[in-house]
Amino acid sequence: MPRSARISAEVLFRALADRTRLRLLNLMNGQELCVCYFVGVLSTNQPKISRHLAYLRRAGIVAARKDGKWMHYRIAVPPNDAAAKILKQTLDWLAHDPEMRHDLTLLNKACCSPNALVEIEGAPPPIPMQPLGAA
Amino acid sequence: MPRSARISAEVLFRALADRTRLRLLNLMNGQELCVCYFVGVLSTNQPKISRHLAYLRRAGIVAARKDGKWMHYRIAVPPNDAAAKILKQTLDWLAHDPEMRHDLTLLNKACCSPNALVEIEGAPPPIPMQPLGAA
DNA sequence: ATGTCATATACGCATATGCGTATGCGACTG
DNA sequence: CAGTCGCATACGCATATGCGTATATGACAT
Repeated sequence: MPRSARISAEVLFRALADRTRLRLLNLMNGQELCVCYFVGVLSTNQPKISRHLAYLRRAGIVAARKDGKWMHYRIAVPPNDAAAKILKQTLDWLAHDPEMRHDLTLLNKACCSPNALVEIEGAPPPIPMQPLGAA
Repeated sequence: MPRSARISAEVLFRALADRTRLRLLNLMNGQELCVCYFVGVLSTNQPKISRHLAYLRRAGIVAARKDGKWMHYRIAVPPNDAAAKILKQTLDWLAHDPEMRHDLTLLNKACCSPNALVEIEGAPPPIPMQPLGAA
């Protein structure tokens, strides 16, 4: 029994058909993050982020882990190879997009620089993961 | 100057995020077809087909050719490799879907069987093409 | 217990999407 | 040149989607 059901093409593509969700996936490529990082990097309101993360989770391409008051989100590799391959290639594609690269730069600053984003003071740091797409 | 502009991830995924459009793309994988074939195989109304074909065309993943009163549609390989790769893998994926296979069976019957679909009597036959996905 | 923090969800709104029906339009036919 | 054929588009409608604001929930701190 697979941990999650096969993902249909329509469900996958609908999940990928939104810029905000693509940005979230790009940030999760290589690390598990809690919500406040997404809010900080995309500099938007928190409910918007939570809604899109919930969407990705329902679609089956993102998984969540509770940790005290924090929720950590990570990419969940789809059980069907076709969907997994497309997701991987999508992440590779995004890695060439300037805005996506900039998002990753901001994420890096948020963790490591002396002047971290205000939103994430005291938040648990990102947890590195095996990236699905290009690191 | 490229024949068509690069396709953005959102535009591509939005185009792929609809079952009807996926069925149309699947039918075009390997041949150029005129509208009446799509109408016959999907057994739906013609404006619905035309609208979805126009959508795919605007998205840049389908091209059209006028031939008298007929319009022939075919898959247009996106100029950016990332988009082309995803489109190809999508077509490969669809080739495993039962409904998609059934559609191709119907298309084959429509052309070759003695009892062709009524919709396509007198229509120009499909024109074989190099398939982008699995043939 | 009370407050605060991180996150999720409810709500109302504006816009987008997909659909069927009706109609427009160019191309061929008699 | 009137009719028909293949296709595209306009229109009205129902539903879906994404958004910001407000509020609920659950965990931790005091």
